Amino acid sequence: MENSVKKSLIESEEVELRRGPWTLEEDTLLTNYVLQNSEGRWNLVAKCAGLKRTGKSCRLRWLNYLKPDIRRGNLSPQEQLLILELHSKWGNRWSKIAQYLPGRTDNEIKNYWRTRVQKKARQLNIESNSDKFFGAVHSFGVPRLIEKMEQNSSTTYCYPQNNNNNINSLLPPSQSYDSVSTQTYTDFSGQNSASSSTFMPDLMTDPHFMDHNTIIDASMCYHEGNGQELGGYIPGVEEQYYIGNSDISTECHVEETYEDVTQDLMWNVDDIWQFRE
DNA sequence: AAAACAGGCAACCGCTGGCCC
DNA sequence: TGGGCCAGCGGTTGCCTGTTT
Repeated sequence: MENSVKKSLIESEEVELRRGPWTLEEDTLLTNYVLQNSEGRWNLVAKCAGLKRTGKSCRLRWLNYLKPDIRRGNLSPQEQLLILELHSKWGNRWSKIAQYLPGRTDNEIKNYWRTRVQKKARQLNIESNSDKFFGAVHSFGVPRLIEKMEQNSSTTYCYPQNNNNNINSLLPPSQSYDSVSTQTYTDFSGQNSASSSTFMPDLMTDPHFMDHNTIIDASMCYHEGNGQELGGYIPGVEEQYYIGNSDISTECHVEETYEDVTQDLMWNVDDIWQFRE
């Protein structure tokens, strides 16, 4: 085929492609198709579902919005803590961070970081990736979040200890217990006192955080009255976080509990004036 | 009441790496 | 081995909505 003819054909196809916000009809088409068939081969999905969208666009819409287990609404204090911690470890590896927050998308976490966290950094004239900012996060952001967690829930915070029940179900989707280091970690004690708990082991050992002499006293996880675990942390070869109990994709108490948490859960600028230049 | 502004978020863009031929 | 295709990722853009003036 002559190049000019081929080009015009490609262009005419491109002209037909829709862009911009998705309509309800498009959402329905995509959802029905993916549920009846499967994900993957997104260009094929776009064609077969009768959508005038690129495969890329379909994939993004599905993963960030239509997928049944997507959770919406404000991030809970636990989730925010987890993001702060994981970002300090991995930087802008949004998809990797998202693996540890079931139902949250990399896009959502990225947006959270850019709009909330970086805003705080800007207000303070601190580089959001600097040690100084880590210090501010550790000394004020984290305790404030923990305070919020305690205020906004009648549940009990705890620290995991020597309990590897259901580990496989608590790991990120691609992980299994087999891949986790056998390094000892502490049990879920099930005790009803937040003050008896300890927070996030590697926060305590991470030089970024330990530089600032603050002892953190809470946990990523909490118990309801029956001692049901909903989130926690497993140090490993590569530290593993886990959130949820038997089925993280269908049950998430974190969101239910913190749905009405106020917008800004981090900290006041006034709290951390000493971190200014 | 309306214009201007700011923040939040959905969607797009460009790049990279893996797979297949 | 190299080229094409595709999925996935992180960065960026632009629209929508709420707030301020």
